[in-house]
Parts: sequence; structure tokens; C-alpha cells
Amino acid sequence: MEKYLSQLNDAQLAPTLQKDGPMIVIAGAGSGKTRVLTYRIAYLMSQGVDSFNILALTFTNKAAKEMKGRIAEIVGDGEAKNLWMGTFHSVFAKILRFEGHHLGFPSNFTIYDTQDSQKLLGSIIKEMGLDKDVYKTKQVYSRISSYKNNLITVKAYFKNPELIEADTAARRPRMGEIYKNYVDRCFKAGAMDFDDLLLRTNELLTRFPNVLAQYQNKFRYILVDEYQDTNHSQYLIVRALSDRFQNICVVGDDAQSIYAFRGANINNILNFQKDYDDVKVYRLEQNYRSTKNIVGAANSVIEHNKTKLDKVVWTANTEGEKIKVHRSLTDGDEGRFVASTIWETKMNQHLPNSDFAVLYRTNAQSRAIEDALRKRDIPYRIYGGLSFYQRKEIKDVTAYLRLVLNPADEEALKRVINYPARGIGQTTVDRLVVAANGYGKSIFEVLQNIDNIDIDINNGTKNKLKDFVTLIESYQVMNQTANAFELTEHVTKSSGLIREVNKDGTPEGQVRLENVEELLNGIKDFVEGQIELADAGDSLAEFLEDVALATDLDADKGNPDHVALMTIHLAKGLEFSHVFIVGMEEDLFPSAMSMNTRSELEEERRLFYVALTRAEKQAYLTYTLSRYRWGKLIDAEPSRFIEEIDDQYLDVITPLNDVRQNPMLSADIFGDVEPNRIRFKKPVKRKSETSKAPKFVAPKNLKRVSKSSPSDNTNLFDGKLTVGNIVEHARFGKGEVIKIEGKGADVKAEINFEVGGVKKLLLRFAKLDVLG
DNA sequence: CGCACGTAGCTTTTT
DNA sequence: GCTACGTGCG
Repeated sequence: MEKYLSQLNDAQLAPTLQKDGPMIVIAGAGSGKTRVLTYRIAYLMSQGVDSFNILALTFTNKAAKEMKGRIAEIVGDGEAKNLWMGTFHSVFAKILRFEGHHLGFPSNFTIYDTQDSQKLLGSIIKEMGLDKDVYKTKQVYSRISSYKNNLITVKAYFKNPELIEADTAARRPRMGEIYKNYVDRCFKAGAMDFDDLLLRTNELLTRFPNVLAQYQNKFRYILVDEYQDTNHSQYLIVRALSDRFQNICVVGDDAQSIYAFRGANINNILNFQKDYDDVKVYRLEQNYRSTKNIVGAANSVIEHNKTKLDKVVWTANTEGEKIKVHRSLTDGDEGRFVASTIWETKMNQHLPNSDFAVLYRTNAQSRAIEDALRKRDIPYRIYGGLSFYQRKEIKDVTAYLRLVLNPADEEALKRVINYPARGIGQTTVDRLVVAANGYGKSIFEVLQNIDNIDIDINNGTKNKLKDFVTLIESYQVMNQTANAFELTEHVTKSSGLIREVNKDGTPEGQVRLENVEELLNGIKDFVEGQIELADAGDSLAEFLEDVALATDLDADKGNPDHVALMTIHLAKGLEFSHVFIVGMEEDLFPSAMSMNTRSELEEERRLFYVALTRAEKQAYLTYTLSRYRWGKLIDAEPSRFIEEIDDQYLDVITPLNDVRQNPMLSADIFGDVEPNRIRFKKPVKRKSETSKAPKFVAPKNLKRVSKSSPSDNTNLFDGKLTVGNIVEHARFGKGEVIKIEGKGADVKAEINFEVGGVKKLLLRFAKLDVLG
């Protein structure tokens, strides 16, 4: 142990050696917080703390796995194995498998992913006969998600007039009913969504004091990584579990809080000291990762945020290279610049591909980079995006498997009952859903009793339904003896899935087939891994849980020497020698959708801070003058974040000739380009500025009926408005109707939108259906 | 009921 | 530019 502790500096050593009591470690980027966590756990164990009594919550399962690996190196495999380590979601899913029966859930409950949840909400909205353009599934889903993350149950919702009023004002008065139906349907299907894993854990710990006591007693030492990204629901779980022993260690960096959009509450870390008595505060401020230039640049950026804890990150590392800023004409050029720079740098300096990462704000940006890298034969891997397990063909296979384990799983059933096609149409499924709701049973139970219930389905279809039930039941029988791999292989073949995927013979079909094969290989590895660990429980159930909670980062396969392409969010916690941050443009980064409030903009800035601090030696910032978005070329201007970096850390490398000599650009676009300076003037005047009419974008909750061009302000809308109504606008958020004039077909409404506290924008549009 | 075609909406980030 | 869903015909 001493050997390891000697690797720590004094600042790191202090929190590592504090065995008991509440403590917070505020850890700057690259300051070795993972090392502190790792060694602290090992140290606890060396001090006689039983590994069964330690709970460590991490942000990704990959982080947990790596940390466990390192701890195993110190204390040995056997001991490390007993640690409870993982994401909030995976740890509490496990606990809910044991304890969920208290809440009426089966141990084999399904975990609904976002897609499942949204599909279910879509059907509920349809069944209730609501307008799907007003009740958009995505918006409804995120609303419900935020209720759950704030522990607002259905009951609590109906007791809260403010919430009801807010939803009514947003023209969704029946949100509460949707919420109730959704929760009921999930419960009946034996399913929990991501938020339920936390909400139901809270419910469990609150309603069953003996269960709480049991886990308080078990988890005597609790460590939470990335504490700045915990939401209210997670916060309460941690508080409840740590309440008895108060041995709670949270680690985080307020400057790297980037998940407010999914409910993370930065106040959890800002207020930690108020939550427990006698909290020890530690600060890790020395950065071991990056050069002085990178650390300096990152500090100068984060200075612009008002909300932050006191902390000065510094480094003893070398000055290093300045941050290079590069401008391109289009996103294609940007990609080519990235690819050629990677190529030259790795050739000149003999570096592996894995030293390079390309980070972007949105997944859609990966395409141009990808194309350029492919042309240069530079191996790359895209992380995130549509993850493997979300692909259609994979979800089809796992839906069968889910149904085997939990036949009540409504979304899985709807997915495969007619795939591959077996003559069971939408009408039949709708009738089954109605019957299931009527009888208070699952659809599968209705199917099993199809002859004994009153349902309008003809005999031919009934027989097809019976065949389907027999098929699933045969899989259930097989699952009692076969392992997950054998079962899955049998399912894909006998259900006709393989045939279906294979039948079109197109290259895409070929890829889908390969994906299914990859899934089978994955299951095989999983099963074999279990046998090795002598851990063979219900292999299918465990595999499905892994799938449901897998992040793309977790699976590392293929050629390990590749350039990494990912969103900045996904890059948190990682480091690379050379980092390209692409798309440094206004409206993209910061995102157009995150500039309405100071706190949103500050989160974008923290995101940029995270991006910059991933780099060890060299960072590049690239922006373009125009970029393809929605298949259209649109103008772009440099991100304000470039401007916020102190000049001394920047090196503007765009060769001026590149721009001047390009026939596509005349000199007057840029005027006289000053040497070695970026011009933040808009390169081209946009239409919206020159034309007199205000740019017209449809308010979100008004349905467009006519098809006239967007610049035309005589669009016809199907919407009901009255003065004072709140309308949602595609770009600026909420606005208030301040005036309505005219009659019948010539009604005009003026709407005032507040942007960042300032009344900025006035829109006019016509031909509305006006109330009152 | 199944398939082909058309169109709307999308692109902020994820467990 | 792509995808997912809706519509209309066989």
C-alpha cells in the first residue's frame, strides 16, 4: 500500500487517508481524482473495511470497470470483486431486482429505454384521442422525466396546482392523465424506465425503513464520482444511504457540470457542505494532464462564468504549443483539415492514431470528419450516436428475449408480434391493447386466454395469435435449460428474423445481418465470461440488463489504434494527446438552443472547458464559414468562446491565402484581413438582417396548415390564441401574445419573445383562429 | 393486412 | 439529408 500512496502528492494524500466522516473533494480537470478515488478505496480495505461494505458510484460503467481493475491490482482480484461499483442506474437496478417485490415489481422487470418509453407515450396519447402535434411524445417524455427526477409522483403532481397550471398554460392540460396512464402501463408491463430506477429506489428507501436500514448497514462507506452531475433523485438516494454512518465521500468539479439538461443539479455540489455536519473540504488544483497553455486557456474561458466554486487550477508542466485556431470554408474543408493535420502530425512525430480525438457538439457533425478520415485511410471509431443496441435489428432480437423473460413487456410484444410479418395487423393489436386495459391484464395474458374473452377478432387471426403465443412459450421452456447464447441463436433462426434481415440482399441488409451476428458473438463472450467467473446465474437476464444500461463507451472492440470521434459530453473523463474541437461556431457551440438564459450559456461554457481540458499536448479549434445543416448550406460565424480565450494562448494558423485565393470568396467578403487575427465580424450579411420583414419561424404549438414559404408572414395556422397566451417558439422559447388584430382570415397576432431577459423579438403572423 | 410512396420533422447533449 | 410515420392502393 505504501508503495502506491507514495505516488500521491500531499493534496491527493489528505483525502485518500481520511477514513471516516463526510468529505468533498473538489478536483480540477486532470488533477488525478480517479487516482484518489481508487487509492482511497484500496486504503479503506487495507484499514480493515470489508469490501462488501463499500459502494462506489461512477458516471459510466466503463469507469467503474477500470477502477475496479486498478483496485484489483493493489488488493487482489478476490477482494475487489466484492465491491459494489457502477453507475447509479446499474447499481440500483440490481437492488431493485432483489427488493422490487416490495413495490409490486417482479424481479425480472424490463428496463425501458428512451425509445420504448416514447413509443408507449405515443400510444397512450393516441388512445386518449389527443392531438399528437400538441402532445409531442418527446416533449411529454422529457416533462415526465423531469417530474420523476424531482420526485414528483403522479399523486404529487395532482396535488401541485403550479405544475398543473404550467402544463395547462403550455396547452397541455391533460399531462397529468398521460403521466398517470404511463406509470400504470409501465407497472402493468413490469417495466421501469431510466428515471424509475432512481425514483423507485427512493420510494423503496422511503416506504420501507427496514430495507433502508439494511442497505445503510451494508454500504458503510459511500463514494460518489462526478458528483456535480447528480440529479435530485440521485442526491436523495445518496443522502438516505449515508445517513447512518455519514462516511460519504463525493468527488467532482463544478466547472465540469454539463448534464443540467437531464436534471443534474449543480447545487448538489455547491451546497454539499450544508448537508452534513463537519464536512472536510479538499481541493485538487494541480493539473498533471495538460500544458501551461491549455490550462491557461481553459482557465481564461471559465472565468467568464459567474456561478462557480473558488478554485485555481495550475500546472507544473511545460508551456507547450499554443492552441491552434483554424478557419475553413465548409464542413467538408474542416474535415479535410483535421484529417491532413492528423496525418502529418502522426507521420512527423511517429504517433499512434489513438493519440488523437475529434470532439464535437452534436453527433450530426461526425459525418464530414468521418468522410475525410476514411479518404486518408486513417482508422477511426465513432463513439455514441446511435448505439449498437439501439439499432433496429438488434432491438428486434432483444425484444424477443425480453418477452421470454417478461411476457408482460408491452413494448417488446408490440415490436415483434408481427415482425417478421405473420399476418397480425395494427387493428388487431389496437383491439388487444383495449382488451388488456379493460381487463387490467397484460397483452400476453389476453393472448393466452383469447378464446375465453370477448374480443372482436376473427378466427383466422386468432389462430395466428395462438401460434405466436406457442412460439414465445417454447422459447420460455428452452430458457430453463439453455444458456443465453443457445437461446438467442435459436430465436433468431426459428422466428424468421434472420431470414427477414437477409432477404433483401442489399448492402444495408448485409450490414444488418452482420450486426445480428455481432450480437450473437457478444452474447457468446458474455456467457463464457460468466462461466469463467463461476457466476452463472440467469445469463439471459443479466445480459439484457447489461444491454439496457450499456453505454457505447463500454464496448471497446476492433482495432484499438484509432482516432476517437465523439461528442464532448461523451469525452468527459477521457484524455488525449491531441484534441480537435470542431464546429466552433455560434448557434452550434454554443448551441442555438442553449442561449436563452445565463445558466444555459454557462453550461455550454463548461462544456467547452471540458473539451479543452481533454487535451494533454495540443488543442485545435476549428470553425467554418458555412456548414451543411438539414441538407442546406448555411452561414456561420466564429464561436464567442474563441474570443473568450486570452490571446496569449492562441495561434491563428489559417493561411490567409487559402481564403483570398479561393475563387468562391471575393475579397470584399472579408474586407482587409488583418494578419494573424480572427475577424469576428459576420462574413456575409444574412437575409434576416437585410430584409424588412422579421424572419418567420413557426411557433412550436401552432400547427401549420398552409405551405407558403417561411419568409412569408401570411402563413395559415391552425391554432387557438388569445391575448396573454403563452406560445412556444421554435427558436426562442416562450413568448406572450400581446396583441391580436383583425377578423376571420386576416387576423394578425403579435408575440413578444424574451431573450435573455430582454424583450427582443416581435413576430407577426396571420390567419389564426382566435378565441375570445 | 401488406407494401410502396410521400412528407414532416429533425439536430443538443445521455443513463 | 435522413428517418419514421402516415396514407392509399392492391
